[in-house]
Amino acid sequence: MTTPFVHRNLPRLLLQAREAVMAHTRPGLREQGLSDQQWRVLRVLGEHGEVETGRVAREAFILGPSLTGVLNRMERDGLIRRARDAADQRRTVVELTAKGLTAVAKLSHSIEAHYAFMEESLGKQKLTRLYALLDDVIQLEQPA
Amino acid sequence: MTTPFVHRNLPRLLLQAREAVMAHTRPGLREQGLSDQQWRVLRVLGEHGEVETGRVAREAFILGPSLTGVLNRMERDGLIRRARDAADQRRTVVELTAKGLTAVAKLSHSIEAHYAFMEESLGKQKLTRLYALLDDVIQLEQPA
DNA sequence: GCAAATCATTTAACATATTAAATAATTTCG
DNA sequence: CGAAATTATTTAATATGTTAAATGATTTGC
Repeated sequence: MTTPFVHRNLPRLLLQAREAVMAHTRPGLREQGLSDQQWRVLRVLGEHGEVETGRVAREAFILGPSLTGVLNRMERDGLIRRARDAADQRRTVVELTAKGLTAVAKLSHSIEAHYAFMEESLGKQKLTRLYALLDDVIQLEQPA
Repeated sequence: MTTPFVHRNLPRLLLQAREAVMAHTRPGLREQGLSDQQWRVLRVLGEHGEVETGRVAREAFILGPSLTGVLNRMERDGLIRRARDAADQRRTVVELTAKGLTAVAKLSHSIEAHYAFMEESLGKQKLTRLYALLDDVIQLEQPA
């Protein structure tokens, strides 16, 4: 009763690797009362300042409808501020509050430390090669 | 207002790569009325026959409480059968129905075809190297 | 200029994720 | 043997994911 799967399970491997990395980061996030998704949003805002929600969704890899709820709770918790875009009233722009900024600063340190650890234990080269291969896989499917 | 992120975002890269691969598979799943999670369960059962839910959870990478609901819906849809383990009444064992088996058979073909495509376009070596690097990352954190 | 098409976001309905606590069966040990 | 500790799963509560449809604002074309 075996089925014809002759290859490794790539999506599962990617999921598992992601979980392995996040296992390191998650405790720190939870200490700050953050979900994975909220952290992804914080990080995008930390990198770019004021951003339209559409871009947040793209860069944080969160679908629009999910993002609505995530931002509601982040606003409720005082991490972000929302406002309509003056130029195009269809758009909503988001930005960090002081509290959100503090959270990003705190966490970015320990995350960078984790990369340092991975570079040492795995090797900087391997990590670079992994990035490149992942880029390749991503490019493979994307319609330009 | 830039933040101190000097490395690539590895969890995001892994997520993105996974999405890229699944973008190929998902339409086929949805045609069969399957969610990503249901497919992971089906695949585990296809590989191992009758399996306890604990093992399903581990291998399909679904947490226990989520799995309860997933299995409920799969049972409702006639894809699986559940029963108490005779030897240990704490355990529940799950197995495919004929309908579930058919779904696995149908999808496994197109998925294997996708691997063939990736091996050709990306290169078999690169794919093998990617598997190895992902294994390394996973090993890195796992407590044995 | 204004109706139709387009674009950005939200609402709605259901499925899944996460954490803690509860339930139920089994094992361990005094 | 029987109470306590352990193991397997489910329930509960809240957050997030997914898809389709609705809402609101902007642009296009006539």
